[in-house]
This record gives sequence, structure tokens and C-alpha cells, in this order.
Amino acid sequence: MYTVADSQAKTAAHAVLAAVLQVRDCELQALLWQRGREPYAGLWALPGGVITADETLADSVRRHLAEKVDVRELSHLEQLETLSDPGRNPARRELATAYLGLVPAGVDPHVPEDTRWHAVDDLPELAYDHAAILLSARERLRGKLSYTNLGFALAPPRFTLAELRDIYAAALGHTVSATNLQRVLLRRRLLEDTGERRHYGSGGGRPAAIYRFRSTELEITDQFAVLRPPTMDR
Amino acid sequence: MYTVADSQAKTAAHAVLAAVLQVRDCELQALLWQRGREPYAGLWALPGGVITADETLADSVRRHLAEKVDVRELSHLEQLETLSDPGRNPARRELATAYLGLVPAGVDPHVPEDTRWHAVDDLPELAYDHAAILLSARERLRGKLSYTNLGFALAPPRFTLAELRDIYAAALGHTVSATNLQRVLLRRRLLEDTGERRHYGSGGGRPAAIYRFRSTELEITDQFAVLRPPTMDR
DNA sequence: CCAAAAGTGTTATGCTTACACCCATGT
DNA sequence: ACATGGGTGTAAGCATAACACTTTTGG
Repeated sequence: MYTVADSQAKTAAHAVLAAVLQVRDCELQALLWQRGREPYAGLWALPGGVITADETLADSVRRHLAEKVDVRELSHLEQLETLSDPGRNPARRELATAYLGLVPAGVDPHVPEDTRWHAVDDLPELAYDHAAILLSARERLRGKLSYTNLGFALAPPRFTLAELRDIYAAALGHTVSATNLQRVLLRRRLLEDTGERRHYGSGGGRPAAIYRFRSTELEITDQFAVLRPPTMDR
Repeated sequence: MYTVADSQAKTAAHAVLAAVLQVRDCELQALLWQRGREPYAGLWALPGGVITADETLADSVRRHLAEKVDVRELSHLEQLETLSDPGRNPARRELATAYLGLVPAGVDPHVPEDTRWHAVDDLPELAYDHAAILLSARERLRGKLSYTNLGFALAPPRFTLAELRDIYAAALGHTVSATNLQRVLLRRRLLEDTGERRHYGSGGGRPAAIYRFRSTELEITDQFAVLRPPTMDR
């Protein structure tokens, strides 16, 4: 026989979680908050919470994130996967749908006391299954940086190629050549030159052209290179 | 105040749906069942149903599919996305997590009366948002055929290259050259020669070598060609 | 004039498609 | 012998990485 408390616990059984990533100080960092109470008191967790009866999952993520970071700063939000292991939450049965959120470099949202940015390469101990979610979020980001225009979501509105190289290098986790990055992104027509010029580092040097992304909607820019259709048909 | 009926209705608010695909008659086909009652009576729908309190989503898909098709035939099952639009089900609030299931060519599972295979290129009218789910399942399949070894899940245990070409062509929706398919899959070491030989078509001709996939676990075989790390570091 | 940073030209490489040609078998 | 389909050799195309070299500024 169910009690009212049971029924409410059951209705609250779907949560959302957000892996919010930003390139800060030339590192890929994630937004985490420190749990105050059990379970996992003191450990760090992804922001999120339970959904209400009349909102979509994406709306719910935005609503919960609003407490942590100004949601207008979110340049991209996409669903990752839904976790359903009955034992993932020791307290009660809870499904959780994970999202990837991105914040452009350069902005520094005001975050609450218990919340902090952490380098994804040097994470503290995380609660629940959040560490695995965060790493899969990074994998998704790395993949999409390569075959879509998702860079727009990590880059500021305008940038030099050296700045963009640093952002890509931080997100991808390996060095990136500004020379080759420029050619790839220009040939694919992801970038356009604004005509402005700016200095990057401290010393002298030739001023860099300032670019912007041509589109801020996600587009697939490079269909998988393998097994593509013959050029004649289709 | 909640009643027991309410609480059960609420706990039943998470469903699973499966887009089960197989190459049949050189076409990519999907398993659909025809709804008997409202809403959407007479329209075709993806198999699925609500989850129970103690199963994972993947287990639930397998359980619901067991009524439609022998689950031992399923060569692959992966999660697609979770749909959450409050209006997607007119009767009640219901989240649904969609899965992609694959059945190898050659087997012909016994299916119930109300269930039939339909060519994905020539679908009947589908209930709910199932048409969009089915098309996104096909996109996922097409992508993964290109950069993983997922072909193992569509191919029979042993096959000639001509047979494999027909399977890839049906799934990808464009012609595929057996010559080039062989070279790509052999160089990536996805296939191995069993040493056996067999005739493919009706007439004469040189007998074809019989191959099998080296692995039947999903593996990423071609990291994105673009923006890969420099060969020196990492 | 020199250092520093940006950007271009050029070459090398790897993977792919396209296609001609050789191979093995049945009738 | 010849038709039929299987398989290999080879050339061409394309996108990328690598790197030398030129350009443009500040001091």
C-alpha cells in the first residue's frame, strides 16, 4: 500500500543534471557545487534538481541552473543521456537526464558561495555517478568541436585566431596550430573576418584580425569522411 | 491530496520506446505495431511501454521487446534520447526514452499479429512523435556505421563482401562499392577472412571469400579525422 | 633595426574514390 | 570458350599536418 509520502517521492523521481563547461584560464573547467548534507556530504556535484509536472527537461535544466549562473550566459545546451541504474541513488529510485551546457570564454558569471569552477583535468571527488557524466560530457564536446561549428559556444563573440586556438586547445586537450585551425575553419566557412584588428599578447607584433563565427546555431559542418556517397549519385 | 491511483499513474509516467531496425530484402526496415485503441487507433507505433520500479531503462526495453521479437536476436541496443514535451502524449504527462535496437540480416523473428516490418523509406503514418524518433534512429545508425564497427550488428555471423555491401547500402541509403568497402574495413581490421568460400548470386562467377567481424562489441574505429592531435605529443 | 607575433605558401602524407584489369568458377 | 561475378593494382583527388618564409607592428 502506498502512502502519500511514497507517492510524492515517486513523482519526484526524475531529475536533471547539467555538466556546464567553460574555458577559463586556458583550461576546460566545470561548474560544481559542494554538498552540505548526506548523502555524499562535502563531495562535489553537478547542478540540477527534480523536474516539475509541466516543464520539459531542457526547461528544467535552465530553471535549476538559474540559481547557479545567469542562464542568459548559456550559449548551448544539449541532452547527453538518461541514467537509470536503480542503485545510482542510495536514498531512492531516481532517473536522471544529463545535459551538456556551455558558457563562452570571457564571461565570469556570479556564482553562489557553495559553487565553484573546477578544472576537468583535476577534479575533486564527485558525488553519485557525476564523475562519469562529466567525462562523457567532455567527450561529446570534443567530438562535436571536430565535426560541427560548436566552437561558437565556447568562444567570445569576437576573437583573434590566437585566442580561438587557446580555447580549442583547452577543450580538446592537445596543442592546436593557429595556422591550421584558421585554414580549416575558413575553408569550412565557419568564420568570417570582421575587419577589425587587435593585439593579443604583451609585446609587439603584428595585430591580429578579429573573427566571429558566422552562425551561432549548431550545424554539422563535416559529414563523416568515410563511406560517403559516390559523387555521381545522390 | 494524492490517492493511490494518482501515485501509480505518476509512477508509470516513464516509458521506453524502441526503434528496432533490420536490413530485410535489401531495405532498411523498422518493427512497428498497429494500435488497436485511441488515441491514434489504427496508426503504427514503436514497441515499448512503461518501466517498473526496479529495472533499468535498457532492461525495460528488452522486457517489452520480448513480446514482439526474440530478444536473443537483438545484436545491439543503445539509448537515443529522452523526450519530455508535456504535450507529446495527449492523455497524460509521460516521459519516454528512445532506444535504437538492431537485428542482424538473415534472421526472421516470429512477430505477433499486430506487428509488422516497414521500410523506413516508406513509412505509414505513425502515432505520437514516433516518426521523428525513427528517423533520428536511422541517422544514429548511419553515423556509427561510418566511424565504428557497428556493421557487426546488421550483418549475419558470416557473409561475403557482396552481401555486406548490400547491407551497408540499404542502411546508408546510397550505393556502396564492395571493392572500397573491403579495403576500408580490412585496413581498419574490422573483418577477418574465415577461409571459407561461397557463391553469391545465381549465375557462375568466382566464389567469394567469407568474412566475419573480428569483434561484436561496439568499438570506435575511426577517430574524427579532423583536428586530431599532432603526431608528436599526446 | 630588431624582436615578436600574425598570416601565407608550399610540401608531404594519409585516406578515400574511381576504374582498369586480372582471377576463378559454372555452363 | 565465354559469361559472370570476385578481387587486386593503380591513379587521382582531397583534406590535413608540418614548416619555412613573409608581413606588420612596437620599441
